[in-house]
Amino acid sequence: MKRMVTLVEVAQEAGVSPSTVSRILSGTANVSQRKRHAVEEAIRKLNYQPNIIAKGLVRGLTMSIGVLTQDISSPFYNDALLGVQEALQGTDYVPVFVDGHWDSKDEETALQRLMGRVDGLIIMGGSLAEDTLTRLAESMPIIAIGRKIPERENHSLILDNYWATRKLMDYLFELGHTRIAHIAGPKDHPDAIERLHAYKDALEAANLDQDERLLVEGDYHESAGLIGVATLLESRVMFTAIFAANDQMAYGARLALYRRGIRVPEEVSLVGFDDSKTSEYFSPPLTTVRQPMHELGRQAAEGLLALINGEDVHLEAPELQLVIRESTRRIR
Amino acid sequence: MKRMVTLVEVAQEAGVSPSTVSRILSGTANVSQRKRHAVEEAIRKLNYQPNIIAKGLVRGLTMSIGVLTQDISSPFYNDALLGVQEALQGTDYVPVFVDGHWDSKDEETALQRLMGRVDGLIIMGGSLAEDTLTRLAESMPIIAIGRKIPERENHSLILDNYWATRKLMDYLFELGHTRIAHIAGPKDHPDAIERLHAYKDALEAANLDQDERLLVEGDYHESAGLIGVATLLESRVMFTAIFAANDQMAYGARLALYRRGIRVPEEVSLVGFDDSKTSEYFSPPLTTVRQPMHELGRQAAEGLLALINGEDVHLEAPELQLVIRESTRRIR
DNA sequence: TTGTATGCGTTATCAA
DNA sequence: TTGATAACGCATACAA
Repeated sequence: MKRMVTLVEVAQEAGVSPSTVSRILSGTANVSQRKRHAVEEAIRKLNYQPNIIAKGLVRGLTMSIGVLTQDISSPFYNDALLGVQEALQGTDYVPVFVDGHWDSKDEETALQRLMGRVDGLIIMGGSLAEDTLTRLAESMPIIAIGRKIPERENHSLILDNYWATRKLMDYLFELGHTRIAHIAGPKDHPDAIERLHAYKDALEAANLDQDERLLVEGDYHESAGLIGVATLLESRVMFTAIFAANDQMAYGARLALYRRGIRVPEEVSLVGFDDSKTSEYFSPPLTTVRQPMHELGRQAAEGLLALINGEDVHLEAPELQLVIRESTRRIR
Repeated sequence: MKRMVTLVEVAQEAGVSPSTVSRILSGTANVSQRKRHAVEEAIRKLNYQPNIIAKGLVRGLTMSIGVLTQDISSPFYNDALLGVQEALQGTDYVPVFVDGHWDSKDEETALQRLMGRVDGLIIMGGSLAEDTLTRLAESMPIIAIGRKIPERENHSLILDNYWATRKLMDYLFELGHTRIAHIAGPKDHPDAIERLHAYKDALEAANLDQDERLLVEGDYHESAGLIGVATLLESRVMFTAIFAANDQMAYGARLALYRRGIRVPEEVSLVGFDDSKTSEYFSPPLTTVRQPMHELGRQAAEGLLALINGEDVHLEAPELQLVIRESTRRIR
């Protein structure tokens, strides 16, 4: 580890005082041309790099923002991380990612490691207690994606899973499907609950009776889709469409159908939720609900930067879009 | 932003000197039981959190490591990031991710933002100039994945793309394929070049003539697979297998075949490279070469921590494994 | 065993 | 316009 050149050394080299160098660097005050040149020359000569840590100490800023994600390897959250990166591009801020694994305990310890070293926080999903969130929001700027921060609704980006699911169901009804199976997400996951509710309400609104055998529970992973279809098939219940609570489970469902020679969409229509990156290139391309995670990540990061700068922010989440592709088909 | 409690305040509360508190926190010296209790009590009461920034300034450590990735949203690199996270779990270190977008210019500016705020660096792939890498390695501990650091081979994790591709080709030969198309990766990408070389060498070793029409170039994205197959089909060249230089392009190729009603693997065998997470649940599950990115990420992070601690590290990359699934089939 | 004083690299305050 | 000087929060050499 080579020692870094300091501001004081630059000042000595240029024959000025440290404060002058600092002023030039931050552009806060007027400096004579002569000294400015001398300093710039010295900076170049010594290859001086300002020490961000020291700057942070005196200014009370760390120039980094924390991002609490649930699964850094999930293609879904990932897209949001990319959006965060993008928003930070060109600023002096860097993102620090920590992973909560959908476990409130893990989330807390992860946040613990972030305390004191970030100027703000982006919380993506998770199961952190509401009062923890409130307490956190009192100590630093926070933007949440997919969660409401109590008394700070303007700092949350919440997507309407319920209505998107209703739209999705309506689309299946339009195609003539009445026997629609649902592979639900985890019972304790807010989004999954909303999607399940909307599924049930949609059936009710369409005057279709709810066949319990059409409902299986999953955990949002591919394997759950695989198992879900197996369960469905074993129960010998009739269905013409499957609504998986997320794309990953739809992939698993697709594979189970493929293995049994059941064609999609000819024999069974399949829909997911999320519009993961690969869904567009799935075979067949998957009909799903697009969650604009990339955009959300960008908005969150931009909002957070504004918040850190003391500006007023008023976030508004975009609407969820139904993406119709080739995995669904009109029933005959 | 609530003001944080400082060590000095804890000292006042406990009626001791700041140094005593510091000693207790770091456990560097003996302190009497009475004072220790008083201090611990004060810490709890004031809910004191040490300021990592200040600690970093005086100790010359930042307690964070930088990770230069090429595409944070790619499922491939992502898996490595997860491994990094895992290795850092339980330590006081947090990872700071920056994105190079496969562009050496972007990589440099990304690294620029990391300078001075990380204690070490993990470089994943990329096209950074060799001497930049060397210079970097002189200023701080560095571990590279998929790149050689000049004169620091022990700090690199390099996978043998060439031999893995040869194994893959041999497997296709075994199945009776002789007309094997290749959708290559970007011409300037080292891994892609190796895979292409191995493809050509394998054909030569098997005494098969190289039909130029069987070779198309892609950019590692799904769309390239789609276009690649279209090109192949238009040229009316005969082939029984397609080797895509990565899984993403294999997905695109699969879709193109699906759209034309060409069955995989019945009519065409398809292989990829990477073993992305979704490949296992692809329809049909994709035969590919497994790159243990997760493991590599973990090893890199563990190695870097050791390096930072002044230990000697000698990294050795695991072998690439051929993963045979259902997208390949014996030719008749 | 404990406390005082100093320094880490920078910005900010105050005189000059 | 410039330069001392004092913070920022912590660790540590040194003195007691």
